[in-house]
Amino acid sequence: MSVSIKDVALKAGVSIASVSRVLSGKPGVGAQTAERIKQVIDELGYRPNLGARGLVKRKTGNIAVVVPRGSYILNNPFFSTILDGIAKELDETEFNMLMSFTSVQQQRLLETQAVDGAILFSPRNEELSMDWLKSLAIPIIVVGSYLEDSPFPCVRPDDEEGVCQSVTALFDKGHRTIGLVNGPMSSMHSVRYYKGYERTLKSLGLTMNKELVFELDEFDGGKVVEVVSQFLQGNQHMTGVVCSSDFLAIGVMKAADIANVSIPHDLSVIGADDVPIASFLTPSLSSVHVDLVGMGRKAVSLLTQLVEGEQLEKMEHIFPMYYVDRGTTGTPKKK
Amino acid sequence: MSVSIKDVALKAGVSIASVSRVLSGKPGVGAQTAERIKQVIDELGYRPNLGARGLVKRKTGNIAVVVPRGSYILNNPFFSTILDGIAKELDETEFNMLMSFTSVQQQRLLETQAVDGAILFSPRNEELSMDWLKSLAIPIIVVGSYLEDSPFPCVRPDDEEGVCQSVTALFDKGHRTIGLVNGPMSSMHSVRYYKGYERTLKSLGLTMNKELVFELDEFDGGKVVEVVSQFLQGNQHMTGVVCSSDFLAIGVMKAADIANVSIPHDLSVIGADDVPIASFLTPSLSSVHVDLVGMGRKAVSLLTQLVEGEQLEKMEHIFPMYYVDRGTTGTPKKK
DNA sequence: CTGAAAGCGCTTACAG
DNA sequence: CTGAAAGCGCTTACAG
Repeated sequence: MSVSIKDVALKAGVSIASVSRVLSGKPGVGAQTAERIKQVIDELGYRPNLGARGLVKRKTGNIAVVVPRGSYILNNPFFSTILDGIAKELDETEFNMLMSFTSVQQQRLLETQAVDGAILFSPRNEELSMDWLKSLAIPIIVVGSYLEDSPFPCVRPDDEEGVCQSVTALFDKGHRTIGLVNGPMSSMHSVRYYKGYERTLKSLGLTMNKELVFELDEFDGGKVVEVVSQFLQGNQHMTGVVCSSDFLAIGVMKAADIANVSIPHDLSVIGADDVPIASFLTPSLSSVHVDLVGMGRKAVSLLTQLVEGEQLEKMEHIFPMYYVDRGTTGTPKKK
Repeated sequence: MSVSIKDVALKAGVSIASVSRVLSGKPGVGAQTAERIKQVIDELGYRPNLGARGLVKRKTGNIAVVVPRGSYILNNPFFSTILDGIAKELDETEFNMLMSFTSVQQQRLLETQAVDGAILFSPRNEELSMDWLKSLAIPIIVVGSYLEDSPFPCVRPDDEEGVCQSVTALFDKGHRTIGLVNGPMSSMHSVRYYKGYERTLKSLGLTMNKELVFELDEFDGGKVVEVVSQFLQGNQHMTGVVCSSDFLAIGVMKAADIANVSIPHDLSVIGADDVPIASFLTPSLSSVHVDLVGMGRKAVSLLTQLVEGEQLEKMEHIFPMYYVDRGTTGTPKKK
């Protein structure tokens, strides 16, 4: 029973065309009539029905943020911080945001012409069918990671530089036996982290020991605690470890506690992405910082450009990372 | 350029009415025709335009999840865990979900007939105008907290019972000087926590000391570290503290570290809501558990009932809380 | 069982 | 400057 454009036209004694014109600020309405119409709009508290408008303009005014593996990702601050940026930037636009956290929702959302464009959050290779995505025929931006061989622009951290700085920071403190706690190789983020780790070790003249590389299924989760604590109980030589997410680093801290290994005295730990909670922990977590909020903002602004038919100059928008020294890193204990 | 119902009708040699009927599973179409239509739908990969359907059915098929103070709340696991439940339950429905994290988005979302109903996430009193909410004329469910004097059903934890269990747990371990780190009184959650704290102390024969009650602006944030660490540096008698969120408890852990107060040796700490990260911390955080995922699910199922015109039997859906003993609580040190 | 028609709330050429 | 009309993609009485 909400008031429609007809009600406004009736009360103002004009046609709905004129009402529509003042609504969209189009010319072709006399100053006085426009004034009267505006008044009636206020009086009646009229609000345009976006669905109806969308139908004729063939634009919904909505964008989608799709998060595959929602239940894994939701509790990861890497996600919520980027989402914070997305939300902030959204205020600068006219778009509403639809979100999906499961494949069921994803499909419903993307296949029903409910959105003008989509932001894919850290998708993994082969998780989403490239053909399906292309068949959607809407602009798509990937944020937080990128998809192999994909035609979609992405916004992501400079992972390789990040891990390079982590490893180097440990090296500079005197560490020579440095491990890597990584996510799954289906994520390009992990792939890059691995590559960067390998490359940096080599360039520092250290040899890589596969035994010190841990590959977990997820960037969060409790599995890391089990795996790493078990390892630490039998190991005496690894003095530092770099992780491909802060969440994994928190797991390593827990693992160290269980294995009775003290941080940073016996083991130095560095996370990645520097989520807000990192500096809040005890001890506070050393990490490689990246502007996650800025990444979220960037993703939205790129997507709106695309939706408005503009061309993008760059396909990759890479955000710099820099090491932040906090409480979980120190000089290795002499043995 | 996507395929419409017309294209299907044309290719199948029937009217759009028949196509529409098979689409919605309505009777009145011959078995053979229906079969043919279904085939064409598949061939063409036709998907109904939800916006158009919504226009005539006067139902959008969307619900809103509105999160005031988004940037504060986004990084709070209390939120993301409930959202996880919301997302899970959404799979059982036909609804898409729109989210808003700022007042700008909120207004745009709720005033433009874009949704059939809304879930308000932990709103504070006077943050949202009750008149405005009522004028929206859509079903509304409040989750995570509740609004004073509001006509909206709510889904929330049994806060008073939670804090009662926290205080009692400390008491049973021998603590007699127990503080409270609380959120702002504009949140009913804090109000209830305060009340429950006061009541429990009294019933245990302890006297309340206002000096030990800390009221913060937010349930997360770094302010708590500053305030509590300062206090701890001058205080020698408080041996335990209950917090109205796990996030605040993490802040207290940090504060204790700064003040050189050891947990749980010198100070026992209990959080609230038992978010996933609680058990993951070092030491793991004692808390009062509540089924946050279940709360999210419940909110969705109640909202869909309302949207479908059903009546709700209860206005308050209160989830039980129970104490979980972990690493941050112990016997007070003798002095 | 089947289709022509009206209508949901808008926008936008097209006339005047 | 202004309005009547067509149309966006659907659903649903209403006839037949």
